[in-house]
Amino acid sequence: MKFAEDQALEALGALSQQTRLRMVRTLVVAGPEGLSAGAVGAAVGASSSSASFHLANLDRAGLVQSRRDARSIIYSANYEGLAALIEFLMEDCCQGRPEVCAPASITATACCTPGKTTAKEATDA
Amino acid sequence: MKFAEDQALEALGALSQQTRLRMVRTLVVAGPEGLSAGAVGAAVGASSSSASFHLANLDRAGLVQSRRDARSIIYSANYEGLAALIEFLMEDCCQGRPEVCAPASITATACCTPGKTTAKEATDA
DNA sequence: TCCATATTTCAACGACTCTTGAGAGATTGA
DNA sequence: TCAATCTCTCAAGAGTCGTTGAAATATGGA
Repeated sequence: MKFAEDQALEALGALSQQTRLRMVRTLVVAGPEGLSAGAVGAAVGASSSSASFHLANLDRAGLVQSRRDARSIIYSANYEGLAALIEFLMEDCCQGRPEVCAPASITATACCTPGKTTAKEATDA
Repeated sequence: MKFAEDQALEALGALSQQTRLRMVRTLVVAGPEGLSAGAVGAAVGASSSSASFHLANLDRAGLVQSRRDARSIIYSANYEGLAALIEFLMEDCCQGRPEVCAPASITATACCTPGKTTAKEATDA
């Protein structure tokens, strides 16, 4: 999955709002099982109407996805979309200049390579 | 350099606008020498007033920086800020889940691993 | 079927954003 | 100093965004 400029703009716009950024964080922590719309709203302190509005925005932007489970709509992070956004920023803004990607590379490696240095240790070093 | 939530929100908001995203891309490609405000505006098709507005926004967000050179104001990409934004997204959205960081890690490594020649370095050499 | 629960949709409102064009401020060279 | 160049600032206007509360829709259980 790869973001075109339009999709990246929509994703960036979606994340540039406090409530939505916190929703994404909440859903990433919640994992693939996800959380109901109500639970997400409660976690970030949004009314049901507001939660619905913001979750729809994140859905449109490809950063979360939803499925129905009985009376609830379960939202979960769209890891592909999140990864696509980060990749877009790296390719778009890095443009062969290690100044941008190198620190990101350290963070990514530290975060995702089991047994290797953690992000904290890497920055401390 | 590390972004707090507020700074990340401002940076994301700054990048979520077509003209500004293109300005950043233009300035990253231009390199540390930068480009005059007029040149950036011309590159993205913005009037002088519009260019000034958007460049000020990017400056506030910590994604570009400026210096005066004779009659011109030279803008250049703030690599620290760009890196900080990508790192924020990785730490914030990755949260120990390799689904997000792993693809980013690959991109970052491909782009920036020392010893590998990037497109830019090849043309510069 | 009827009711309770969970979520979405809608309209209205204020706040913010982007664009435009006019004008002001800074710098340079004649 | 004067004029030219480059950029920024300001005000007005159209458009978009986020919040609120009420109403509509969908599901499950009594």
